[in-house]
Amino acid sequence: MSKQLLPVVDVSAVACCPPIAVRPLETPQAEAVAPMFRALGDPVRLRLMSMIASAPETCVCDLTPAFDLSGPTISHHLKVLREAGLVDSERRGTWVWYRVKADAVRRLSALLDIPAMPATG
Amino acid sequence: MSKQLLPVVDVSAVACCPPIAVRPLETPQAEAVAPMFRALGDPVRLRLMSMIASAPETCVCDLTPAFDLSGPTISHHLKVLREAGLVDSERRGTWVWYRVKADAVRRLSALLDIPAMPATG
DNA sequence: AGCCTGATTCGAATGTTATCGAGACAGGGA
DNA sequence: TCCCTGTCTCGATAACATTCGAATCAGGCT
Repeated sequence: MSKQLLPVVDVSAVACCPPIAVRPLETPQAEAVAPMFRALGDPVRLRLMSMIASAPETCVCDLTPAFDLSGPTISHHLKVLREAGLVDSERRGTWVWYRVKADAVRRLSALLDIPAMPATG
Repeated sequence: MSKQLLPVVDVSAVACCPPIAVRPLETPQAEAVAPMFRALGDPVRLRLMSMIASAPETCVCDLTPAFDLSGPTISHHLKVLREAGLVDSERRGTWVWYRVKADAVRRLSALLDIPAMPATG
């Protein structure tokens, strides 16, 4: 619960490009980043993402029953998150475990940074 | 170019809910937020958003020629951003001006905050 | 009024996404 | 080995998105 004063913005988080409010995103960067936002742009995936990010690791077997959807559908959404580079998966024995790729998420967060005061005050 | 040390996370930015990594997002919140991410999930809209956010105000007449797309198509994408609550528009005389809704964008950024150290260190 | 330019809405064509059931694959245990 | 459970892939379908040209609306000028 203690406040973290340390690295509020870490360097790797902005490796891609400055926040969108700093200067217009170039087309190639926009094309690289958009799939990540698109992946988060579905309520089911956003909840999956949040469940995965809220724990060090999450088993698919814990994700699926949280939704009123078929197994294949959850699997599909997880694949979209994986292909967007937002999560990693690893099979260990019977179960498959998902982990959030924190750096990728931080990069998105940094991209949305907006200065408290707009340019002209 | 000077570093901003001031309000890194402001309260209103998390009015909706804690960051997705803190605890699993509930369905209603996920459904409220997902359309915003979806709106950002297209390269054209991401660039539009970035152009709008990079200046206090931007005229549609400056946005359209930056793309290899028809006027109606740009207009459609702007509508998606508007309906997602990410930008505001105002007609002043002949032209229509777009402004970013900074609070909404900050809320998204805050939602993606991930602690530097995962729970278990 | 009549016209011109800028922006949006409308309708249609094409492409992409969400979802499912059926089937395949992986690993553990009888 | 055979089966059982968990997860993923495949193929189909229905819903939604992107894009355009044509038409419409809003304001300024002549």
